[in-house]
Amino acid sequence: MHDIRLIRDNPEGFDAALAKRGLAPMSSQILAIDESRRAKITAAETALADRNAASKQVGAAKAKGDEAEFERLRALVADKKAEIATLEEEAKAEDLRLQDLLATIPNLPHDDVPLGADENDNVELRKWGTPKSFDFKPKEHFELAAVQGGMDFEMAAKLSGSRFVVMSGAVARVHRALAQFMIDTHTSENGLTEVNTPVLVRDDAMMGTGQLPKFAEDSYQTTNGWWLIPTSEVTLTNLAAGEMMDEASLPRRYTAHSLCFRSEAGSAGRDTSGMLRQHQFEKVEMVSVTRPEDSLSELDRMTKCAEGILERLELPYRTVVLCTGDIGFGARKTHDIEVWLPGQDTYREISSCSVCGDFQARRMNARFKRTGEKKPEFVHTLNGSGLAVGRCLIAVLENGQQEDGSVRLPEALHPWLGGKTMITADGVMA
RNA sequence: GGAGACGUGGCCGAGUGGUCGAAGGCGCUCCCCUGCUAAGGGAGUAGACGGGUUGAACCGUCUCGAGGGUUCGAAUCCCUUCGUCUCCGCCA
Repeated sequence: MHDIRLIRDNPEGFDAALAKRGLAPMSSQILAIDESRRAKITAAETALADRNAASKQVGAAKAKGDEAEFERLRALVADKKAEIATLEEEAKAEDLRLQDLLATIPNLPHDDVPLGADENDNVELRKWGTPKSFDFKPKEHFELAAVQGGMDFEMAAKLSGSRFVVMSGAVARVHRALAQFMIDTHTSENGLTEVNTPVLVRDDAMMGTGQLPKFAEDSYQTTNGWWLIPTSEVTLTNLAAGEMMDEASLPRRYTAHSLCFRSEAGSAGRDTSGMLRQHQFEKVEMVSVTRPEDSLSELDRMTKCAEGILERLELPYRTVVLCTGDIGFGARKTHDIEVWLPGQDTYREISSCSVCGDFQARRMNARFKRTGEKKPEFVHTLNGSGLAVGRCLIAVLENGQQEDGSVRLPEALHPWLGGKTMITADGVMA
């Protein structure tokens, strides 16, 4: 949600920022509505002020026993009333028009975000690790001997359809260990607070983080109106909704391991093999709530937290800044972390960390007061994956694969595997 | 699913037709006093929107969950709705 006053103050800047995202200018349309809205408000308020003044005199006239004056004022008030009703209605309608329009406009990119049209214009920030060279042609995760029994897509199709998986045995165990490892690392080393939230939420929550009203088709909804969260960014960020926070309580840093649900509308035919893109998956999410001046440095901190997980798992990755044409609806700046997948011979997204500025905070009315100050200000919010568990499993399997089809598991993970170090070609933990 | 209660400012909590944007307390800010195992005294302290200045003052409007109604006038009465809690039922 945008601050209408900023648009009023600098419509050219607003349009220029939209243009960076490849969008047509909107300020003149917005300001036209805003102007008519304000005119209606002023008219309605003037009428109200008149009525209030007359209304006050009514009491006085009555007290004085001046019946004629009493009746005159009464009629006047009744008159005003009708006038007010229409004016207020018009004002409200204009306001609603404005809100509805603003709610569909994406956030403006931060100044240092590289210009670009699509993902091809993203800029690499850094690379970590060297993709291992194999003496054989590395396989994709679902082709590995070690995985054959433990990742059953046909069984899942029987239960649920495509884009689901049934994991069992060693694969399920490693998947679970990864999630535990991530959460434990974030809480004990990165200073994040573990939270466990609902996965079913109301409209308001989805509106607050920006999934609604524009992207309803990307998520699932229950028959009684709840939404299945596409990410726990929704619940973690909305913890701040409607809150008035003390400056001293910022930054707030949360992490959660949750199920996520996405309809994957529009991605038909993409990544249909394996468990890279599922309707239901697990993710460890990070969310920060900060003062405005701290949010950009917090993005770097958050990105490092995610990268740290990959480094400890010895998985090569690269970090890119998304260009203006590729950043998401609510983001001002986004770092994507892409992990090396030898089976695909490429880097694939495993984390996305974004700073949203006050965009979400404004939508959900999340504010704080500076110590000694009276004016509330909107907080800034950030979210990032730390990491997508299923994709991380894929990366661990593909990067650790041996020629015989077994998989060596990263040392950092061993404590979460009861000391086991590999999955044999027979699919057994050893 | 059935029955009932409740929804007030950063928080707690009074307030049942006008003098209420709202007592009191907590918290916070500033000032004073006093000093020793920290306390006492005083003052201030809601938000949004519009106008106006243009990072002010000031003026107006609205807001006591939300929306509507009654009334000259509503936090206070009525209706609708959302939410929370309690008890019962059902289930993990």
